[in-house]
This record gives sequence, C-alpha cells and structure tokens, in this order.
Amino acid sequence: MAQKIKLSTIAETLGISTATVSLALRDSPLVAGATRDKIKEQARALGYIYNRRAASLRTSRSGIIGVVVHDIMNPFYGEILKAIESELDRSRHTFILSNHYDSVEKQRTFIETLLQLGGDGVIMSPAIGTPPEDMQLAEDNGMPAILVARSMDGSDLPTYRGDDSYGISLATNHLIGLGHRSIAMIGGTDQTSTGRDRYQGYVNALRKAEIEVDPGLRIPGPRSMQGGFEAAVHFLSLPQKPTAAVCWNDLVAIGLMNGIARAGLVPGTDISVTGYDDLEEASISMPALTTVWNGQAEVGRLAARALLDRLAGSHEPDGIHLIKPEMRIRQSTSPYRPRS
Amino acid sequence: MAQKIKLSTIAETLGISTATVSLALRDSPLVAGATRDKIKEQARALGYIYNRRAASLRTSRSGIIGVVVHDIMNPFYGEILKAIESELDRSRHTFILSNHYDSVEKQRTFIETLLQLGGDGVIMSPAIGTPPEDMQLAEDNGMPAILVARSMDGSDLPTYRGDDSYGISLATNHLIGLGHRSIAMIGGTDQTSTGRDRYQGYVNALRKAEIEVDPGLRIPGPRSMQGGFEAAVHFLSLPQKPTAAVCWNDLVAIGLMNGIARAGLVPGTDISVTGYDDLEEASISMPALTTVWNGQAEVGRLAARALLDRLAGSHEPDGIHLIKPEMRIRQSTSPYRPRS
DNA sequence: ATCTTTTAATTAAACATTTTAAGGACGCTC
DNA sequence: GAGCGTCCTTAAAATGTTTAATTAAAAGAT
Repeated sequence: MAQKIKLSTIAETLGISTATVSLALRDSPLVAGATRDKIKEQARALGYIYNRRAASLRTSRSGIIGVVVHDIMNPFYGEILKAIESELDRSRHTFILSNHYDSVEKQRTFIETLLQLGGDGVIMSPAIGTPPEDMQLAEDNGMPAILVARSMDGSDLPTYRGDDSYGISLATNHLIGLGHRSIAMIGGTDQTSTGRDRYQGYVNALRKAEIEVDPGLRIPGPRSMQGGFEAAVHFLSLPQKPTAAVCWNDLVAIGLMNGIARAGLVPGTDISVTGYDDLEEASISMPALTTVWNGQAEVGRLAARALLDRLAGSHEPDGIHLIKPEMRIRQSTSPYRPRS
Repeated sequence: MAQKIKLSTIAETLGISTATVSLALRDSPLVAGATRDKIKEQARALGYIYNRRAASLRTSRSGIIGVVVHDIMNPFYGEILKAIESELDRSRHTFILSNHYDSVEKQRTFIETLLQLGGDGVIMSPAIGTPPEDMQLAEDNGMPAILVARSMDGSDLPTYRGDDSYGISLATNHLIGLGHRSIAMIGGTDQTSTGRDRYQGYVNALRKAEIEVDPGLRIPGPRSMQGGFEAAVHFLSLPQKPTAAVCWNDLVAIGLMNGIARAGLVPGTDISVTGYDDLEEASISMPALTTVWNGQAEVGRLAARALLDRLAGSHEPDGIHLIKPEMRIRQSTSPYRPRS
C-alpha cells in the first residue's frame, strides 16, 4: 500500500487549501463549480478514501445506526431487519447489527460499543429483563433510541410492533369458528410484553366464546422450529385431547406440524394448527400454514423512518404504535372432528 | 444530557494529566496501581464514554471488522455468521454485517464504507461477478481480507470453504448405492465456484458409476426454499421420470419435498431427496432430510481465527482451505423403486 | 554524599477532518 | 478612483485520543 491519501494530499497536488477540498467534496456552494470538478476528479484519480472517523470527530455525526434484536437468524427478525436495511440504505447510513440472545449483558455491551463509535441512533428489540437504566443508556448519552417488535414496561421510548393480543385472537376465533373447543396454545413466554399479550388474546377469545380456559392446554416455552417439533409429543399426549393448536409463531407451528406428521397423524386434517408472523416459509410448508400476518416489514420500515426523522430534527410522538395483524387462511386448519 | 465527559474532564477533576488518565484506562504498567484505581473509579462515577473515533484517529485501529455475505437471512450464512460472531466477540472486536445480494455495487459500497470507518479487516463471501480490482480493494488500502464459503478465480486471498465437489459426490453416491439411476440435480448456478464445483461433483459421481449424464436432468436456478418448492412441478414433469434428486442445499430440498407432497407423492418414499449443508431444519423436516454436513460453523470459526491471527501479525498461508463434508443419512432417501 | 537506576507523571506533537471568520480579487456604480 | 457587493478561497481553531520524549522524584549503590 502506497502513501495514505488525505485531503491535504489532494490540496497539495492541486496547489490549493484543504478547506477548499473539504468543501468541494461535500458539494458546498461556497466553492466554484470548475474547482469542485477538478478536485473531485483528482480525488478519484488518487484513490482518496474519506476518513469518517476524523470527520465525525469534528462533526459528532458518524452515520452509524445500531440495531440489536434477539436473534438475526430468526426469520421474524430477519424480515424486520431487511426492511430497516433498505430504509437506512436510502439515506446513506451504515448499520451495525447485533444479537443479544436475551442477554442483558450482551445488549449493554453493544449499546456501549455503539456509543463509543459515536452511533447516531439505535433501534432495539429489548432483551428480556432489561433494567430501566439500560433502556435509558442510549438516550442519556444523546443517542436516540427506538423500540421494535417488543415494548418495555416503564419505558416511554417510541415503539413499533404488531398488536399481539388482537392478532392471536384472530387466530383463536378462526379455530373456534371451525368448531374447535379444545384449543391448545403452544410456545411463548410470559417474560416479554409480546408473550403476555398473546396469551391474553387467546384467553380473551376463548372467554368471549364462553369456552372454559384450561391452563393445562398451555405449553409455554417453544419459540423455534426445533421447539415446536419437540413439543408435539407433549401436545399429543395431553389428556384433554385438543383438536387444534394456536402456535407462538410460524416456526413453532411448522415444527409442531412436522412432529405431528412424524407421529403418524395428518396436520391440518387431524389437528388444526395456526402460526403467527406469516413468514415466507408459511405459504410453502406442508400443509400450507394458516397464520396471522404481523407486518414485520411494515414495523421495520416505520421504526427506521421514525429514527431517521428524529435524527433530521423532527420530534415524532413517543408511545406505542401498533400494526393491525391480519388473518391468512390456508390449509393447516380445517373444521372440527374428534380425535380418535 | 449533561456536558460530554472526556479524558480531560477526568484529568481535571483529579488534578492530573490526560496522558496519565489515558494510560491508566488502558491498564498501562507506566502508571501506579493506586492512581489507576482512582482514575477508573472516577471514570465510572462520571459516566465516561471512551471515544473510539478519536482513539482510532490516532492509532489507526478501529476494532471494527466487516462481514459481507450474500444474504444474512439465509440460514447457511447465518450459521457461518454465528461462528464468526462468537470468535470475534472473544477478542473485543465489533463486527459490521452486510448483505450484498450478489450486487457488485452494494458489495463495493460496503467495502468503501468499511475503509472509511477504518475497518481492521473484512471477511467476505464475494458477490457473483466481483471484478478482480474489487477483490483487491480492501487489501490495497491496507485492510486484510479473508474469503469464506465461496472462492474467487484469480484471487489468492486466504479462503475457507467446504469441499463442494467431494460433498456433492457423497450425496450422489449415496443415491446410486440405493439403486437410483435417474438422478436429477436441482438448483444452483454456474456463476459461483460453489455452483460449478457441485455440478462437477455430481457429474463425476455419475460417470464413475457409468451412468450417462443427461443435461436434461439438471434444473439450475433455485437456491431458496421457495425456489425448490416451485421447481417441484418442473421436476415431476421431466420426461426422464427421475426417482431421486440431489438438491443444491437443504432449503431447496425442503421446498422440493413440500412441492412433491403438494402434488400427492410421498417424498422420501416415492422420490428420494438429498439436501446440502445440514441446517438445523434438516433434522426436523418431514421426512427428516438426508443431507451433507458442510461445516459452516467450522468454516466461520476458521475464517475469523485466520483474520484475527493476521491482525495480530502472524502471516498465515494464503490459498484455499477446504473442509471435508460428511454424509448425514436420514429418512428422505430410500431404495430405488420405479415411478408409476 | 554522590551517582545511577527505577518509577511515576507530564508535555507536546501528532492523527484527518470541518467550519467560522476573515481576506483578496474582481467588477460595478457613481 | 473610492466605495461596495459578490464570489471564491484560506487561515486557524477545534474535535478527543495516544505516545515518544522528557522531567521529577524516589530508591539503591558505592
């Protein structure tokens, strides 16, 4: 590698001051068009690389935005991230991604790193058990934060997520409408707002239909395909012999269906199953999954938009912004018939 | 937010020089233990945040490592990324992630951004059609680069990936051993080294078994679950009536199996299907997928390790490092029986 | 006591950019 | 030709660290 090319290199070779070069490269109207073109040409010719750290040291703007979620490999977050990415790309921001795997430590480390790098803002789906002071860490140090997918009690940061209670009630009502009375709920946790809301939505729907809520029909825990698969055994041996299952998400539903099939029953016919999120996989699973569209792309887009607006100076309203889920009916649910 | 706390703030409140503070926080032996403790305590008390951009301006070390792959939502890359992440975490590096979606533009933009941020190194799975000069962009500017999952003709950058030709021949041989003679190959592209190697492995295995290679049995293209699903129609209508399919990867295989099931046939029994990669999903698909373990985690770990070693000064050997794939036999393959 | 060594802390010069205030040149008007 | 405005460019300060070179003080050796 040859000598490092910097502003002053360009300035010298052109017999001009670094100030002019800087202004020209930023397209300032303070510098004449001809000069600007000459400078840009020279920069290209020399292979100049803009030093953002030096610049941001001066401007205290880094163009970096952090995003931290539970697990980027989970397609649910994947779809959110994709939307965030395309929104940020448009405004020339770089984004730094991290999983926290629900470790409060890991999440804090990430936020601290981001602060050290001079991040302009952060979008987070807070880890289970995040203490209030961690929620404020970013804002306290002048880095705007937006919540996504999960909300956090005691925090009034702007939040974008689906209306979980409403969404799960859609799925539950759909099954009730098909004649099912013994409906299990598979997966999820009470430790997140999402988890509590979804369970509540399920309970509400049953109550409204005057079906007794049986806590034994709840199998909490699973949140992955593997989890759903493993839960099938437990599910099939429930004494209440449920004929339908409302699943935490599509992954759990697909896993559960595979588990049911492995046990020799036919998912969608013998047992009705609903998912949640409407991932790409849902429409091509076997059978195609009846699920609830949860607007991940919308959620991601809005969150990114909100952050960018905030960075641009507008102070958008705090509070929780809920996306209304919608039912997607496919082949994994069918009218009630008793389990043999 | 109060006044920004910097080294000098700590120094002043303690009546000491900033140099001492800097040294103390970096645990330099040049400063006395007692002083160091006092300084660290004060830093904590004031809520000091280390300014990495200022530091890296001076040291030209940022602690940032970039990783760019085709699509982080693809579980194949996901598993590689997870391994890289855990390796980098250990050495207090921050990593910046990006998809290139096989866009050379997007890939170049990313590398340029990384250079601007003063990235210490980059791990890349190069986009299809990456020109040689782009491959060198990083190295030319003093940023070490390592290739992962894909190699690139004409580049002698250190590369870590699975032995694709060997791996796919394992799968093909397995099917031949079960008595299949008409074996299709579904998915992939000739535009990557991986694609060419895998097709070659398939061809070699057939030749060795003295089975004629029929180009009509190749359905190139699909690389996703959706793609595999859609390819099922084409596959089932092939005039050669293949009884088995070697798939580009697990996603294609699972999609294909779902498509086959949708058409009323039983995957694993009527049609044998092999995957590639041995993703988590493979063991819980329906039927459980016979596939080839491709060592993603190993590949990611080794690549990260190699980069870190290089940053630490050791110059590890260039060239391609191949991981030997292994067969994972499950239920999606069974002895040959003619298609009705 | 003096000289040398060790230890501890400081000074001051980088690092590469941005930006404000100011200056110079030029053309125009009266 | 003095005064004025416009357009372009520059000088210089500022951003928050690190670190080589230096000094100051204390400890050890003779």
